[in-house]
Amino acid sequence: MAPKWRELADRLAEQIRRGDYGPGAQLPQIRDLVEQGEGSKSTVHAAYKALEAEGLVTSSRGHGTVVRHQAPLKRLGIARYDKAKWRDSDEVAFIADRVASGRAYKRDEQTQTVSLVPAPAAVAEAHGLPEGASVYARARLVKEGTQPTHTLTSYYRPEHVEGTRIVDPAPGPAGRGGGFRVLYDAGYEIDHMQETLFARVPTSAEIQLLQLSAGEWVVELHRTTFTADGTVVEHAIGVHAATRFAWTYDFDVPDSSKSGDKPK
Amino acid sequence: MAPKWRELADRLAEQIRRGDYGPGAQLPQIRDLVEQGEGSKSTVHAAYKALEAEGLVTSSRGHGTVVRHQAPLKRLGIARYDKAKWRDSDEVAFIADRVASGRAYKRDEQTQTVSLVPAPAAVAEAHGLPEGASVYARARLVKEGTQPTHTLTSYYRPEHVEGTRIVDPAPGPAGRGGGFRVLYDAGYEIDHMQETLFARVPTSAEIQLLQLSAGEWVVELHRTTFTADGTVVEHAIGVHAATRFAWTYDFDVPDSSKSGDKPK
DNA sequence: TAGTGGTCTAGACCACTTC
DNA sequence: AAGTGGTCTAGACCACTAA
Repeated sequence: MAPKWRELADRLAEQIRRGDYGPGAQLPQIRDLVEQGEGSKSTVHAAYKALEAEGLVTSSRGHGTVVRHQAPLKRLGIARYDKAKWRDSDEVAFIADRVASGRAYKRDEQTQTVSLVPAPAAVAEAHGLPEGASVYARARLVKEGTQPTHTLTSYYRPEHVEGTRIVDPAPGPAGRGGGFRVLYDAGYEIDHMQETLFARVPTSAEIQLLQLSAGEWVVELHRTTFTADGTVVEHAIGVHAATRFAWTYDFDVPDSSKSGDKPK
Repeated sequence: MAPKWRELADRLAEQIRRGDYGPGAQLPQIRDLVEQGEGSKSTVHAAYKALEAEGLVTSSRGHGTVVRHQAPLKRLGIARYDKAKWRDSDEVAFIADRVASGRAYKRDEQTQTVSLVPAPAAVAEAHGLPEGASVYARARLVKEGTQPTHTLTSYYRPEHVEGTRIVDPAPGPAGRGGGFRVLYDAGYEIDHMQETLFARVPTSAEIQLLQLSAGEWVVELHRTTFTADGTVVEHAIGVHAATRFAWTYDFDVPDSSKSGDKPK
């Protein structure tokens, strides 16, 4: 038999999904359910904690426990990197996403800091540098309105970006066209990419920064960007609240028996 | 100040990462820590539950709480679909993965059932069918040794697979070359794919089936497979234990200003 | 100040595994 | 039977929010 707290949680989850409690609605208070005989305070609290871990509600002291607004998944496809967007106009990828999904763009929804740091292991490997070599890190926290959705940190080799707008201390996105445009202007036109995704438990710093609810996971995205001759010009690491995104990739079925390797 | 259970959990997590408790080692018993003054049983239990949610340990009644073996992430790239593997030899994708990573292959590591079912919404949409239309579902549970790692269910239109080995009740993988080979023999050569990934909380059925520890998430993968003329011949939905996989995609930076749409 | 959720305790009892 | 983690209770007290 399922524990009492699990049964209560399931019953409430069912009511939420049925719409008895709509987004923003307040769930009964813990003490009320205790009075109604749902169990002791710890038991009811365990049920509420489970609902929070499942992403259905958020609890906060003083306020109460309310049903979360389930923002539809934001779908990220490779079209967000379209050269036409950042080379021929002044859009940058994250703005293009916003435009495509009909959301308003505000300049302050992205903050960034640029600094020279020792390369973390994954970055060093992607760039073919010894671990700890100096690289420029451009860290952004991307928000949608007031809600942070993901962090994105791009790592560049100093010789590629020194003297460009990327290392310029001016605030806001890296200027007209974003980071890819800056690299393009510096003679490094990006050509192909590799993205790797995996899910993991957030660090406590990430829970704060991305305002994650208890038990919510993150998806880490590693993007390596190459020029046509195979030079790595950027390695970016993004940390996304797992509930808010979906990633889509289109590709041809490979055929190694034909033409050996496909020209990249 | 962090709660007492959080501090205890962090301290133990630190010791696990340092190697004080190696994989398979047993953590102190709850009652022992209570005696040592780490708090009441509930408090220590909360700490252990947190460690379990973070994927560091597994607890079970009767046994105790032991440090999990952290299997390295299995990396899935699009090379697993290489035509040379399933068309020209008798490998199937999941075996190819195994071979590539040097693991032994055993025939019984995949079980499957085939049935005619009403199409779920996502499947119907991908196939361009009305919701609830009849489709063949080929459901597999893939294991590595005794450990299940993911489920994968392929949905086919009846007119594409009727009379083929796919709907044959014979057990095991869909015969020589797998499902793609069967489609190829039936005149449907697969050409390109679209994959979509997102993370979510598992259902209770998935927790049992995939032997997930408490709080562990899953990644759902949707794969739509097309022939060269754009016909959808398969829509597959996979549910993966989130901690055990990473996905990698290589692609060219799109350029919509050149040549309109790229020929698929 | 009143009302919310969060933490903690001490102890009873249950479920499962091993001997 | 003994030993493990898991559930549950009743109640005290704490942290935060709003009026």
